[in-house]
Amino acid sequence: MPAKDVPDIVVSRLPLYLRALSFLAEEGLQVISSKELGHKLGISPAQIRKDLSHFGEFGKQGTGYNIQYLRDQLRRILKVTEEREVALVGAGDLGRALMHYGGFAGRGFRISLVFDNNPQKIGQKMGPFEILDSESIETIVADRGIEIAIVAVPAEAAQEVVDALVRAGVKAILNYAPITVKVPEGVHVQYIDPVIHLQRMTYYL
Amino acid sequence: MPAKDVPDIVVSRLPLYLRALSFLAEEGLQVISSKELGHKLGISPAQIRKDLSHFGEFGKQGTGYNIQYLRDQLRRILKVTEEREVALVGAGDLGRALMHYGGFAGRGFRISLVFDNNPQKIGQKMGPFEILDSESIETIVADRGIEIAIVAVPAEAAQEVVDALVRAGVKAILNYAPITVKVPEGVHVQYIDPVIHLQRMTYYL
DNA sequence: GCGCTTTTGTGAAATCTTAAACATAATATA
DNA sequence: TATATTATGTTTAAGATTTCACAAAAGCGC
Ligand SMILES: NC(=O)c1ccc[n+]([C@@H]2O[C@H](COP(=O)([O-])OP(=O)(O)OC[C@H]3O[C@@H](n4cnc5c(N)ncnc54)[C@H](O)[C@@H]3O)[C@@H](O)[C@H]2O)c1
Ligand SMILES: NC(=O)c1ccc[n+]([C@@H]2O[C@H](COP(=O)([O-])OP(=O)(O)OC[C@H]3O[C@@H](n4cnc5c(N)ncnc54)[C@H](O)[C@@H]3O)[C@@H](O)[C@H]2O)c1
Repeated sequence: MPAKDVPDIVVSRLPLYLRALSFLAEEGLQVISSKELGHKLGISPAQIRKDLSHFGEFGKQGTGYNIQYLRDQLRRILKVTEEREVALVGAGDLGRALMHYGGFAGRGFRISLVFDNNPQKIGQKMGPFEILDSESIETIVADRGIEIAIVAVPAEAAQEVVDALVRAGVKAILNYAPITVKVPEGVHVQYIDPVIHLQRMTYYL
Repeated sequence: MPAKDVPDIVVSRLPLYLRALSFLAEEGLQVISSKELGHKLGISPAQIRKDLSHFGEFGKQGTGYNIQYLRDQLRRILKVTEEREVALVGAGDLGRALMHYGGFAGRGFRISLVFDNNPQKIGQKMGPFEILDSESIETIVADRGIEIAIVAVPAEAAQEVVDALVRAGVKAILNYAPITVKVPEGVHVQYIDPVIHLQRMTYYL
């Protein structure tokens, strides 16, 4: 393991680079310069080079970066070379959209368990998933050794669900509920709230 | 209008403050200090005070901030005192979840138009919405004077949809498609891609 | 092979952001 | 009323991040 003490803001851009490179690879391109990539992403070329330099030397002077090679390196750095199992909690509208979403496969993730606490939903099939009782999060998620979860329950239930996931050993949580949750050291939480993004933009209107 | 040249990173935190204050107001609380609010959000008290100081003096020494008052001020600053109309493009799984989502009301937004390009969907009712032909984005969105849009179409279609929205006069776009789009100066774009968030966390696993 | 062009990787400089510190004011206490 | 406590708003310092600038390397044309 190289790369010690890389700023989180650098890490946060790597998935964007990876996404763009995968797209370019599918288009059949071989090579790209930091200038071109930066142009596509709205990021300065110097920033891209500096970010990558935290992890090694991946480019070739005068040419740029080999797209497939850099993509593979980023996958390795981000630890998404294999598909990781993800537990989803909340089989509502958003949960259903996430279950059907084809965009996880190939990018390192696979929803493999779905939980809800609604007795009418528990036991039902939703797509390829049987909805499990959220009471059993602690045992089942721990048994399977799952480290990643997506929370799509109402705000009121989010903290208790997160607590259960943490007890089950989950280390990374993507929370769609519009509330900040408390987790112990070492557990990572990311938030998605469309209203936050919209409000950030209305400021400028 | 006071508040000139506020850093965007400051603006990006205001919706978080607003969300927390609305939650606290609903719980019936009257007053909160920057220390308590910071604790709830995982943000330093000094940061909160500094951020707010860009826009005026909202607190009282020895006491803290009146929750309702500060919430109202933030709503004013973020320009979400009234509900703004939002156009949604893409009536797929995610689009349906967004249409049904109750979390826009009360936070400044209301989806009022839904577009798709699938002939089987156009004309159908989905909840309270009739799905409109995305060919008509330019005329209808412009006529209604809508400035905000949510894009929930496949990546391949995102740029063309965005282009149509921009021609219709839209100034703020929330893009769920996993691709960076090009927009002219003065048009704001925010992105939501759950995989980006997940990959950012797997780095630390 | 030899200039010419392109582009990387990287220190140094510039800019931006956060944190610390404190004077000031409001409140509570006695 | 005096004193202690609390918490803001702001200035100053520290820290983090981005940009700049350039030597070094690689490819290209001839
Ligand atoms: N629908 C959207 O487009 C959207 C967008 C952004 C954010 N969100 C947020 O995502 C979350 C889910 O949204 P939704 O629209 O799917 O809501 P929903 O009401 O359709 O679904 C919520 C699901 O969570 C389940 N649930 C409730 N408490 C639970 C518990 N303790 N354990 C397990 N399951 C529990 C419910 O039974 C229900 O099936 C909400 O917090 C919402 O604010 C939704
Ligand atoms: N479903 C999710 O949970 C999820 C999560 C994250 C991101 N996304 C992204 O959001 C987008 C939508 O996802 P989805 O799961 O709803 O996909 P979907 O295939 O279910 O829906 C896409 C919809 O867009 C419509 N469409 C296609 N081209 C169009 C055009 N040019 N104009 C108007 N409408 C058009 C299609 O007819 C379809 O109804 C995709 O880019 C996807 O990657 C989805």
